[in-house]
Amino acid sequence: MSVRVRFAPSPTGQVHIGNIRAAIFNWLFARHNGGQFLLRIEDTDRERSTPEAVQTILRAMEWLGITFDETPLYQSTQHDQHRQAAEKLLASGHAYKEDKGGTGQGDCILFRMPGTDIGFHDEIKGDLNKKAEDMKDFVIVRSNGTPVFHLANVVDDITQGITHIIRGDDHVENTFRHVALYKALGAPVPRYAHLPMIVNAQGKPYSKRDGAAYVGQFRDMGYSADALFNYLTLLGWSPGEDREKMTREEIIAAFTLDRVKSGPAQMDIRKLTHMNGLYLAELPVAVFAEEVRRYLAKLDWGQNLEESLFMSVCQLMQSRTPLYPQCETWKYFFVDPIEYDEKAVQKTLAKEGIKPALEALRHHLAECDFSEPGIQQAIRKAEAALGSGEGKLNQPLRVAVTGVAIGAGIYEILAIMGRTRSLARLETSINRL
RNA sequence: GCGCCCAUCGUCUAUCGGUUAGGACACCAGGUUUUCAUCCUGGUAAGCGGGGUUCGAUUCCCCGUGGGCGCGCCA
Repeated sequence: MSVRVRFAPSPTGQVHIGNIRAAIFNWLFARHNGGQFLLRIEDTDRERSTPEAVQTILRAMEWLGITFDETPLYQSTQHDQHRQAAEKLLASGHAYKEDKGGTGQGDCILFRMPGTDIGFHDEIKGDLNKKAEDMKDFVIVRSNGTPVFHLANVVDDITQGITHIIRGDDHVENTFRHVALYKALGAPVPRYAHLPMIVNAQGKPYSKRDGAAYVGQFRDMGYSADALFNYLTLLGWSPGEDREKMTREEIIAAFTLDRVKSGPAQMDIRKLTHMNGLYLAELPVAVFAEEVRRYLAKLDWGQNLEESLFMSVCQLMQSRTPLYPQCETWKYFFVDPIEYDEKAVQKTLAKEGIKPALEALRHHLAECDFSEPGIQQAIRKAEAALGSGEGKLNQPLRVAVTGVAIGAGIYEILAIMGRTRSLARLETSINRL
């Protein structure tokens, strides 16, 4: 039988990182087994479900490249099925009506637990069992006629022909009830796999209070979809070799449920960031540049930049950019006058003898061809003329023309910025001393 | 309280009875013609405790301990 799995989110807000990981694992399982991955929108909570939230889910999945195989099923269209299932259970004696009180609306429908122990095999946790006396009957249809999660979820999984249910392990307790429901409905019980939770440093479920918790936030922060996908995959699963950065194809090929860990995993944003840097570094420059442009466009100085300069800067800075928003620090490449970092100035420029040194630098730089080796040579000449050690003028020059003490190689920076701009800035800095 | 689940470096993990317990992030030191980052090299760092089973346990079993989840006319 062909594998059919699903992702069944409620459209009630942002897409939580734990939910999308469940989606990823389902998707991986389907792709590895050549099966189908379906999307079901559980929008029966009319109060909280919104069309915007549906779009958010769709966008998050598209961004991450989690493709689904059939038209999404909206749970709200399945009311008749739910009703019929409830009637069937009522007729067969598996369910009964009762006024549990509390709502004042009359009878609700409860499912009658079979009175026997229930067990199932979990692909991740192994054999799980529950004694009859530890389970009680539960409501499947509210007194207002609407189906409860357990009923709707199981009925929809039956109509969609779901063969494997892969979800968070906060659902294990529900599974005993769901298994009973399947049997009462005369449907084959699917295979189950319960994923460990993603937790915070305190071991509690990871939430928005612990940092970025929603897919959209990670995107805004400058993480690439591939990096996030790859990282999330490694939370609770490993290929069993010392491999971490893998292509999607490699992950699909290696993914099996028996390699999923059963204990909770803690999110480490630093490792994600490191991985993101690896992904950004290997991007074609054009792709990297396009994404950088999106972030720069939000800045007051970030639009209408000179194209060839922009591309050169992207090329230069790509390998040292773990997160897109860091392109904010590239301002000095494009904007005059530069902003001086006072700490850097104090450390490198506010010193005895720096002014004549910079003047010598200016002289030799003005005579060179402004190629990288030419610039390097000019600096060495200035140093030799002053009797100072090799490389001693690199940092003062850097601060003089960029205003900051950190960045790419100074020869490359000068070459990219060009003669006119570089010398003008040097001049300005000399006059400030 | 009852039930279920979980337990290897700070973190993510490998190990399917025999290993100097490996890798990655982070951290520390050094190197890459003296910045920052990438990169390279090296280093610090782990089997929760107690019983068994076994020639031999991180690995299998039991009991503790710690943590998580569940016990709704929420999903």
